Amino acid sequence: MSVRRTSQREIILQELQKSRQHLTADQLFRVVRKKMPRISLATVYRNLELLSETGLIAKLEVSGRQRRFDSEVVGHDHVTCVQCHRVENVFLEGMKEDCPSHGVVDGYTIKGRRLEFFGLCPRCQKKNKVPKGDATMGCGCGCAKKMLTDEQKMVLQAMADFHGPCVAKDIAAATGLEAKLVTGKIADLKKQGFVDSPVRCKYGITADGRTAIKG
Amino acid sequence: MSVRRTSQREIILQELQKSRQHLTADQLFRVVRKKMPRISLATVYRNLELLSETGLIAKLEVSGRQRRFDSEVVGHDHVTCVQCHRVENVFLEGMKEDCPSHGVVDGYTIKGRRLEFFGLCPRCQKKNKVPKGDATMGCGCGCAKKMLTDEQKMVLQAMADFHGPCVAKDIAAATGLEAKLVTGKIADLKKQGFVDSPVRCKYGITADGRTAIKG
DNA sequence: ACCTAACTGATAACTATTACTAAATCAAGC
DNA sequence: GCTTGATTTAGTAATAGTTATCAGTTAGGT
Ligand SMILES: [Mn+2]
Ligand SMILES: [Mn+2]
Ligand SMILES: [Zn+2]
Ligand SMILES: [Zn+2]
Repeated sequence: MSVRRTSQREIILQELQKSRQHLTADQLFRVVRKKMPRISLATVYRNLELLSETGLIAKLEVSGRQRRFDSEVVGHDHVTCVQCHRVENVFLEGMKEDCPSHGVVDGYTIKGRRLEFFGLCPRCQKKNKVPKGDATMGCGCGCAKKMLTDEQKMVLQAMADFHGPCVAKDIAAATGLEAKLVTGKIADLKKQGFVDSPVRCKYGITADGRTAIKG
Repeated sequence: MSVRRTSQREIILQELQKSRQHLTADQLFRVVRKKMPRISLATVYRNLELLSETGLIAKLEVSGRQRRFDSEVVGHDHVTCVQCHRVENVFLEGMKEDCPSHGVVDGYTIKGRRLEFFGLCPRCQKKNKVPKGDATMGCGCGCAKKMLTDEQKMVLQAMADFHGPCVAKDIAAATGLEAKLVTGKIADLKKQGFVDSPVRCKYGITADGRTAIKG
């Protein structure tokens, strides 16, 4: 029998193709769950693996800790924005000879290559030029900015009151919230650009964050 | 005060430079521990991070799940052997223009690039040509082949008796060994090429494996 | 309709890395 | 040389992402 056709597999492939992006398993899970609320994250992983084995999609090893998946399987390269971490396609012409994906390099029989560029995407370049003001509008990089919950506001406020970088437990102490919960909130706020981490383990409120709690 | 000079840091840097390889934190930990048995893995991680921040070494993001570190910091690229996973340097001439590490690509301001080739190293090419026979000699890729322990032999034998791919608990049942221990043994044997995994979760003995238990 | 290998959701386990803590250590200033 | 305090350490817990396991479900060939 080998490979079966299941509704889970179909939706996973369909949604990855529809997105036209380079999604992580987790991101795709969140998308697929809207259509199929009882699907498991393990199923998403299992099928992404299987689909890439059969060549319908491509596993993408880009920098960062999360693997991404690509519905575009013909050979191309990628560029990662160092600020918003968006991954986009790069099609380089006339590079095949100079930067070969097959052939021999230093005695190795080359079967493939991976080329990844790092830089600032046009959106982030533009955003960095905006001196101040409508920071709450977001970075324009597709990361939809949601309303802040009361707890998120509490965390941000505590961070604003705290002068200098602080660790999660400082915020837990200041807000009275559970430390574990605070860690999660900080991660969310960091994704939204309201918090950054100047040093590992230490967090601080950003200009965007200050604007957000003022409004 | 900022950065201090500690014996741990010195040895870590020294051993990475001496190795002239692209070691993982764990590999380096094992090397360093020979000179400083009480050092902690966390210390190795911390110092590799710090040394790469100060520019004395380079963090290397190659494929595979483990990060590697490079004592060679001047710009160069890498080639990974798909069989033995060895990482070696590649210095490509005349590529800087065609395959730029700075400049503009599709509107992005490029700050860097990563180029990684995949292929078979000369050692593995040679090994693959050997038709049969001295498979127990190893792949010659530096992964020293050790003697098999009695438990490892038990696992291999059980796998040989078991026709077709089996899961870890099949082996546990057949050998009477603890399932957890069996999982570990299988992982080891797989690294040594005596076991492979045709399907996820399922394992089978390889030709090399059969030779190993005959001897 | 029946059968069974393939698949699923749920959850545990695993691996690589990072965070935390109390104790130890380095080096600047006396 | 001694004091002092910021850094660093060993040990360990916690985390994130992924993979393994398992009991029950389903696709699809007969
Ligand atoms: Mn792509
Ligand atoms: Mn190198
Ligand atoms: Zn961006
Ligand atoms: Zn090799």
